[in-house]
Amino acid sequence: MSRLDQTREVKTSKGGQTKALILENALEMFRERGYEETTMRAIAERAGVALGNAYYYFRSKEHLIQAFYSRLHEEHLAASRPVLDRERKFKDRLSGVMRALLDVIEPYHQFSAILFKSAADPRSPLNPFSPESEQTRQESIGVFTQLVAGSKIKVPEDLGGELPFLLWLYQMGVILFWIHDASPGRARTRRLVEGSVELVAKLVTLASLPLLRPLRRTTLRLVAGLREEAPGG
Amino acid sequence: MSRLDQTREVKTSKGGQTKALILENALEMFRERGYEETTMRAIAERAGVALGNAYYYFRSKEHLIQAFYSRLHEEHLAASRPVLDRERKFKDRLSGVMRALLDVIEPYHQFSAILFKSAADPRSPLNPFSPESEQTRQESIGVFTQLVAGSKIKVPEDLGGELPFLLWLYQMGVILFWIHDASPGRARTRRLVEGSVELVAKLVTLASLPLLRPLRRTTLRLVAGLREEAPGG
DNA sequence: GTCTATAACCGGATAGAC
DNA sequence: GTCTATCCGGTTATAGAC
Repeated sequence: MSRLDQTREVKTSKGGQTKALILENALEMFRERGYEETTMRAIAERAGVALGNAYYYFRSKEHLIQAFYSRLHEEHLAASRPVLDRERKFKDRLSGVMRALLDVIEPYHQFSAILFKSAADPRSPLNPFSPESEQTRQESIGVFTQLVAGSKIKVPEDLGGELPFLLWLYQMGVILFWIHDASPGRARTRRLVEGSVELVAKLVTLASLPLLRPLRRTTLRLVAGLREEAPGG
Repeated sequence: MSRLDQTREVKTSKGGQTKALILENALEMFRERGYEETTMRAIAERAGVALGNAYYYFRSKEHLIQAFYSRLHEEHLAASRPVLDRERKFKDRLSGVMRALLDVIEPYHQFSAILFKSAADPRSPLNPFSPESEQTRQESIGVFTQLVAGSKIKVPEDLGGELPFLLWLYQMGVILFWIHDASPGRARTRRLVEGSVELVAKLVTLASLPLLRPLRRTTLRLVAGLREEAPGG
């Protein structure tokens, strides 16, 4: 059995140490020089292992990203914790979680371009709709489940079920914008978040209006279909 | 001056013929075997030219895609023409244009995954927000400008200016779904289009309600910012 | 100045010895 | 579990033909 199969390897075993060593060096180099500029040979060399050995632990260069991806999620969750514990207003919770996201991903801006490039490929294990991403995706959506559950906002029952998924989609959209945002400190994305959080909160409120009930139901039926129908959804 | 600089090369000149020859063979092979599986060497061989020659006409393998991309747009425009000439109802026009899109891109489904993978990279010339894509993007949005202009729908003036762009964004979302859609004949995407066209039409109508005016203005201000702020937008 | 052909280079990935 | 040797394909350099 190769180390590839062991998802949560203990870092004290020989293999676990080597794997961690390779990953750390890879992530550092990605951040320093970017993804394309960092060769597998250079990673192996810096980690003091042979090229083939790096491939023993990581099936491909892309798989190094997957490790990075799940680490990002953990950091985001941690950074969101204080907000989710403290705030009760839906808008403040959403705003806090989105800000936490931007803070966490900022150091990886240039690198992340590649990350999400791979993510756009349906055949890539990194694609957020792929079966391989199932776990991470559920965990990501979980943040928004907590966000909604712990807020004071009143949401129609049918919408409540889909809302975390919808907010996750919203987050994906923000990330897409962020990737293309070259402004210093990602100022534009931050402005987008300020404005759009406001809007999302308003929309959720409006969605309760009896007048808009038919529209809401149509929309939700569509979203439910979309969700089920997405491969791996 | 190399052939690379001549965007609209006459196909009767020697070079133009060679360029077209390479492109045709490349696209055929992409369709038959997919992108990754088609090597530049194989393309050159099939076209009866040397490898280096293919690179003389196309700066990189990705640039072959760009040529494909703009051809797709032309086909889409042509396929939309009858609908835009015949229909007057906004919903029917949108529905027709979207169906035309799905028809046109269907033969390239597996190949297009790669296309949009590249497109997701901010540094790629293929990315729809890049300066290099300016022309194609404007032409794509132009379809929706025509769509709106030729319809009977009444739209508030402020919304009217942004609507073509918003519809283009909607189209991009549909394409994203389509890429991940493995159902036969892209049945799921077709269902998504049926449902979402309805929804979009309803939203545009609702947007005129005086009650929703503040929401509309906030949204439009946000969208206008987003548009200006997108690199290359 | 326009075009073609051949021979590398480089880096991701794999095979197989130890 | 780690290494060395090698493959493979995108890309580039270069030499020269028309």
